[in-house]
Parts: sequence; C-alpha cells; structure tokens
Amino acid sequence: MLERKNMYNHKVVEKKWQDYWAKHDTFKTGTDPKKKNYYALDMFPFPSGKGLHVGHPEGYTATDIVSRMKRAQGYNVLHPMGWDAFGLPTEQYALKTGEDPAVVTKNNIANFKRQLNKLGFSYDWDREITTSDPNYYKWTQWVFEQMYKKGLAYEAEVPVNWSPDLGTVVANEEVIDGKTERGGYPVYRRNMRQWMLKMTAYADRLLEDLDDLDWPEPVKEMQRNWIGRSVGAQVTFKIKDSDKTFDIFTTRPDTLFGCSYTVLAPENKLVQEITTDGHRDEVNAYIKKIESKSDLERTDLNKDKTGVFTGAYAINPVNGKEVPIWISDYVLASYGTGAVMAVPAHDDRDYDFAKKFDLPINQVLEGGNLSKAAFTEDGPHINSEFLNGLNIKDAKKKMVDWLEEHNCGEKKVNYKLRDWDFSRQRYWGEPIPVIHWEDGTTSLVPEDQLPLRLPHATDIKPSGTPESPLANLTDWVNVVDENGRKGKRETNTMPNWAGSSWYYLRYVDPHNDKELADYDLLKQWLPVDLYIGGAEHAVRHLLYARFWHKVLYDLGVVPTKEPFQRLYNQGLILKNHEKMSKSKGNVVNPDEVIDEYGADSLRMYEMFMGPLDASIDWDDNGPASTKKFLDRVWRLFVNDLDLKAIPQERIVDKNDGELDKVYAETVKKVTEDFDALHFNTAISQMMVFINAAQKAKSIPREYAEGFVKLLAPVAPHMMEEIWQVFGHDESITYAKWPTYDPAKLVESTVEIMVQVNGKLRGKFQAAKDADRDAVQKEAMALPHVQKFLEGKDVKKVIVVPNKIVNIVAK
RNA sequence: GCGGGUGUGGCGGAAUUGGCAGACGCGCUAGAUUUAGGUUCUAGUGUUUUCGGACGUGUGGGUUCAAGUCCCACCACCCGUACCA
Repeated sequence: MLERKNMYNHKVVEKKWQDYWAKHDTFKTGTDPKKKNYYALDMFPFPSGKGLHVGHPEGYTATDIVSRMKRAQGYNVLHPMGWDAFGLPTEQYALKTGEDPAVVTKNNIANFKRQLNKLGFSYDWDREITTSDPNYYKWTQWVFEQMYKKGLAYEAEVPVNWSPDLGTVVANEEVIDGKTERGGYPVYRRNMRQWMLKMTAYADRLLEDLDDLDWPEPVKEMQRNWIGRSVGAQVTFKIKDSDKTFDIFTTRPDTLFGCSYTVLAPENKLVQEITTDGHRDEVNAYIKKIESKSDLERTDLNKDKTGVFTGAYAINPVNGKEVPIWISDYVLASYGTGAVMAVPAHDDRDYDFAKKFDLPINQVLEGGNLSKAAFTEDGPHINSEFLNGLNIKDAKKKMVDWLEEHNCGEKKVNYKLRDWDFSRQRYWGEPIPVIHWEDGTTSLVPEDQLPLRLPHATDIKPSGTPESPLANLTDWVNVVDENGRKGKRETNTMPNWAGSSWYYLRYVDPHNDKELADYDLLKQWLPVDLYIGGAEHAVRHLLYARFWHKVLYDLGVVPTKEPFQRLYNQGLILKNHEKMSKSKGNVVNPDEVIDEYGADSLRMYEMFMGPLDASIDWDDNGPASTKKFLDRVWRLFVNDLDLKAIPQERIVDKNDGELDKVYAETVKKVTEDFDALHFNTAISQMMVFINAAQKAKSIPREYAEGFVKLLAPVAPHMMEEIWQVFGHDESITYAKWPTYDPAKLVESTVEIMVQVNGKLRGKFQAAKDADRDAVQKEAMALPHVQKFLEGKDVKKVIVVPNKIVNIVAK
C-alpha cells in the first residue's frame, strides 16, 4: 500500500503548531498603541485532582474563538488564564492522603495546564496567576486590610455548622438532613465570632449599576432579587414590665393596628432575657430542637409552622395593646432585625402560624374571607383609627409619618442581601492578616510585612475546636510585639471567593510588586470586554467581584465602576441528561477525545452542539462528526497524495462567480455570529459553504483563503497547516480577517409564498420589489390556488412584499 | 417554597419585526467505489394518506388573515438558594 506521508495526522500537526506558538510567543498580549484593546476572560478553574472535564473547554473555546478573531481584526488581545487554587476539596484530599495541599495543588495545576495546552488555547501564559501563590495573595490580604481600615471588615457573632464528632465546622454542602455527609454525624448551628464584609453598604450601587451592563437580562434579574431591596418601616416595640425594646422590620406598616403577636428569631439575644420562668424549659427545648435546621429548612421548605410562647408581652406602639412574644424558626436572625410583627389577617405565614396556635386574627383591611385565608390584596383600611378608608399606599405613608412623629419608628430600606461571612475554619486558604492582642485590641499585620504567609504544616487535622487547623500551629499563632505584649494571630482563613473576586485585575499587571496593578494599565484594559463562565456563578461570584471592584474604585485603585462589561454564561454539558460526575461514572475525559479525534474536532463539536448558554447532552458521536467535516475541508483544499502536500488544483486565481453569494453570506454570518457568540450557527454556515464549494467547478483562491481564516479560530491547528500549504510563512493568527462585498448578497428575484386561509397552496418566482397588484394577480392565477378558491368569495388579500400572499376566502 | 431558565423529528439543534416549521449535523435506509471498512461519494428520511390532502413545535385555552414566535392558565425538567467551586 502506498504510504501517504502527508495525510493529515492530528497528533503530529497539533503538536507542531502548539510548539510553534509557544516558541514564537504568538499569543503574547499586544501593546501596539495604534490598536484597540480587547480583554477576553474565562472564569478561571479550580484545579481539581480529577483534571479537566469536557465542560471546561466549552466556555474556554468560546473566548478563544473571539480572541483569535479579534487578533485577526487588528486588536491587541489580552487573553489570560490562571488558577483558583485554594479550597476545601484540596484540603480534604490532603487530609485523607496525608499529602501537602501545596504539592497537591501544584500537581493539579500542572495537569490542568497540560490539558489546556493540548486544546490549543491562545493564552498569554506570561500572565498566569495562582491564588495560593504568596505573591498573589499578598494583594488579596492587602485589599482586606483596606476594607478593614474603611470599616468594611468587622467581626460579628454568626451561626456556623458545627460537627462535634468531626471536630470541625462543615460547609452547608456537606450537611444532608442535619447530618454530616461524611460519617452521618449530627450538625449543630452555633454562633461563632466571624469576620464579615459589609457588602450591604454597597447594596444600592450594586443594584443601580446593573442597568448599564451588557449582561443577560435573567442574570441581572437574579442579582436584583438576591439583593432584594424592599422599602418598609422599622418599628420599635417596648417590652411590658421592662425597659427593654426591640425593633421589627415590616413592609406593611399600614397593618400595624392588626398586629396580634410578635415573633423573634430563636437565636435573638433578647429571647433569653425576656423568657419568663414558666416558659423557660419549653423555649430552651425548642431552641435545641431547631439547632440542626438550615435556613432553607426553616423558612421556605417549612410547611408546618412551629414555635413557642416566651411568656413575655410587647406593647404595640400605635394603640398600646399588649401582644404576646413568640419565637419561631421561620424568623431568621440574619434577615432584617431578627424579629417580626405578625398580622395574620394580611400575611400568609402569619395566618398559618395564628391558625395553628389559635392566636387572634384582627382584620384591618376590607375584603377576602379570613376564615379561609389571609387577605393580602389592596383595599380600604378598617379598624385602624387614622388610617381608616385609605388604600395600602397612602396608609403606609401616613403610618410612617405617625411613627416618625412619635419617635417609635421610621421609614427603612431593607435588603435580603446579607453581609458577607468572610471567615472559614480551614487551613488551605489565605490567612486573614489580623492579630488579637492580650489587652483585647486587634491590629492588622503591617502592609510592609505582607504577605502573611500560610505556614507550612504537615498536620492539618481539625483543631477539635471551632477554630481552623491553624490553631494547632502554636509557633505561628503566638506573637509578641516589641513591648513584650502577647497576641494571637487570627486563625480563620478567607473563603475561596476572595481570590476570585479580583484576579481579572492582576492579569493586567501580574508581576507588579509595588501595587495590585498599575492604574494606567488598568485604564487601558478595563472593563473586561467579554467574560464567560458557568451559569452557576450568575449570582454570587459576580456579586462578590462587583463588590470588591467598587471598593477598589472608591479607593482609586481601579478606574471603572464595574469590572465586566459583557458577560455570558455557558450551559452545562450533560451525559444522558444528567450532570457528569465521578459517582455516576459518566464523565467524558477530553484527553481521550483529543487522542482519538484531535483538539480541533473537540473544539468544533463543543461549539457546534448547540447554543453556548444551553445545557446539552454530550453525544459520543459528536467529535467524530466534526472530524469528518474537518477532513472534508482538508481534502477540498489540500492534495496530500504526493510526497509534498500542495493546494488542490481546483483552487484557482480566476473567479467564475459561482461561489460569490454563498461566500459573502458566509463571511457575513460567521463574523456576526462569532461576535454574538452564536457559534453553532456560524459553523453550520461554514458547512453550507463547504457543501457548495465541493459541488463548484472551481474555488477562487481568495475564497479558499478567506474560508480558512474564518475557520481558524475554531480549528486553529489544521487551518495553520492549510495556510502553510497555501504558501504562507507566517502564522495565520494575525492574517487579516476576511471582508465581503454586500452587493453580492442582493437577490434579483424572490420566491413568493401563496396561502389560502393561512395554508400554503403554492409559490412562484417574482422580481424583487415587484408591483403589489401584479403579485396578487399572479398569486391568484396559480392553478393550485384556484382549486381552493373555487366556490368561495374572496374577502381579503394580504400581500407582504417579497414574502407572502394570503388570500382569505369563505 | 422562592428566584431564574428550558421544552421543536429517532437524537443535538435552526427559524429577523408574528409570514415556507425542521437549516446544519448525528442516526437510519438504499445505491456506488473499495480486498476490506468505524473510509469516501450519491439519493432519501416529521407523522399519516384514498397521493387531493390531513395532522404536527410540552398540555389546555385565547388574540390574529397568519402563532414555534404574542397573551392567560397548567405540566415536566434544569440551575441557584448565601461555608462546593
């Protein structure tokens, strides 16, 4: 058999070009001041031990295609990659195996990087960053210190999931039905001193600035709902026979006359102080019982209301009536003031509770049927003295005025958004650079001593207390200042979200050891032009990053109000309609796909499988189908039957016009679709072009080269190779992006559809923009149309120019 | 529960402002080439049919000359739900 030495071999060719790109620094970020800048960013991965799965390359290929197109269109392109390297899974793996988390992380990163490079992504690796690198987390700590100085970082008592059996705090995710996932031990909510970031101080700006962002509307909507701004009133209730008071937040101050009891969160400190002796046992038993419930179980999933009476009474400020104070788990200490007034006549939750515990239901709005359900709609107020007859809106205003006048309440804006619990009881995270001194004061580690390095530890076992494993490292924890004052370092570390809240800034100036990043460079590159990542990050990561960015904006560190101008969320890749997971054994490994079909085929299939934002089932046949297409492209353009691969003879200098229209359509559609991230339809258009080119007698060289450039962002390795076969010495990367002649798109004739009563009955060719009456006449004259008009009166004829004629007949 | 999303052939999907439903691909069927085929090429492929047509975009209503697209009600599935990343 004849050895076809030049036959396309993806293993050889892909390696060849990956080496070429690395050797020539092809993807080094451009700095040409005459060019415009474009920043294409991927959500950086957590380098897990499992390696890349096929979900990762979907978003990465999308930004890579845009980056490659932008380079060809004459932009300086910043397209970096890095590692979200701290995190719980690494810590737990290290614990289980006794390995050093730093070593585990290093190995995982090396594996991820190898896999990414096999996919041919055009990253500027000179800008690689790792969140667990002290040179990086120095600046994460620096940002924390700025927040502390501005009063945005503070300490508070916050509930955590405490597992006494594991001797550690566990993540919500690790809790299943009130038991730990590992071992099935009980979990208790207990309060702990935690570092908090005052994100609520930025709630309004986080809300308002969403409007100007080029983000999917649903993502903006989810963020708005998460922030959950609601306007209402804060009302102060006095406690009977006591000088104590408590505040409640309500969005319905107009119903204050209907308040028949109040409810405190069981964790509310006041509970212990006001509970009467007769009810103490019951109250404490109740608190004990709900300790293992999550917020979600306590509120929304909670169908059967529970609660107990404290024995104490509050005074309704508006009418002086005594109302009982209950505690119930449906009131959360973390939302509002941790206390509510209950108006069972006009609130569903209160209604359920009152029915169950036989509490009075006082109607203060007219309407509904209170024997069946609460009445929550608008109507005239009754039994409300000065509010009687008013609707909700007016009554709210009048009540707020009254409360302010009488010093027992005020208008108040409340947010569902909570301050960010910034402490983790973990080893593998950024140390919080704070020292607690024996005299009760707290100080920051001085900026010139940052980074505060995470101490190397061979034993990262749980401390057995709610503190992190760092508490075991007494050499590190205990400090003495120059005056002999003793102190202890903070043992909490930062959450994984910290490093990922600002990494996109560091890529701009990754080696700067004087500041987080140079302001002028940030000005050149921000905001990020395109940010792509998983939809699971739609709310939290993006909200945290926006918050940090705004803090840095206020500090004058960054030049823009917002970090990410354009955002896009890729969907999930499923297998048999399920999420891929090791336990289900349905994980598709990109290494194997690349080995068999090549990186180009994998990239192309992931882009062709459907819209980028959809969650789509993986088809094992997919990469084979795109390989088949790429092989057709190769054979159409390259003759590799001889010793040396040469362009096919059908590629000629003369243009006979046969492919003019389809080529122009293809350049237009591919360019527009790439910009719009509609890669599946762009690829389908390229398939249409190849189908046409295969049938054509000859292919103009200009069109062949133009097509190769269009396909290069998707299948860069094979297109580089074809480009070289076509006689070019330089990489295709910076070859000018193709253009088209719009005149070639214009049609002189159009096909007119003819309907009778909305059903298609015929069609005919007509000149473009033909006369209305002539088109109507010709449509009605069609024999097949005539058949359906027989014996009927034509009532109306609708003519849509160049498209359709609909004849309405009865 | 709440917030957000998605439902179109056997499968993944396509379809400007409402205007030819099913582009492109997978799979399947038939044929050709090949010693061979997990190769390549050609043709066909929504269901049904008395071959005129009838039916068809999750379900049930509605608006319109015309609905996958707009409106109302429902069903199913997916993502998030604050210490997974």
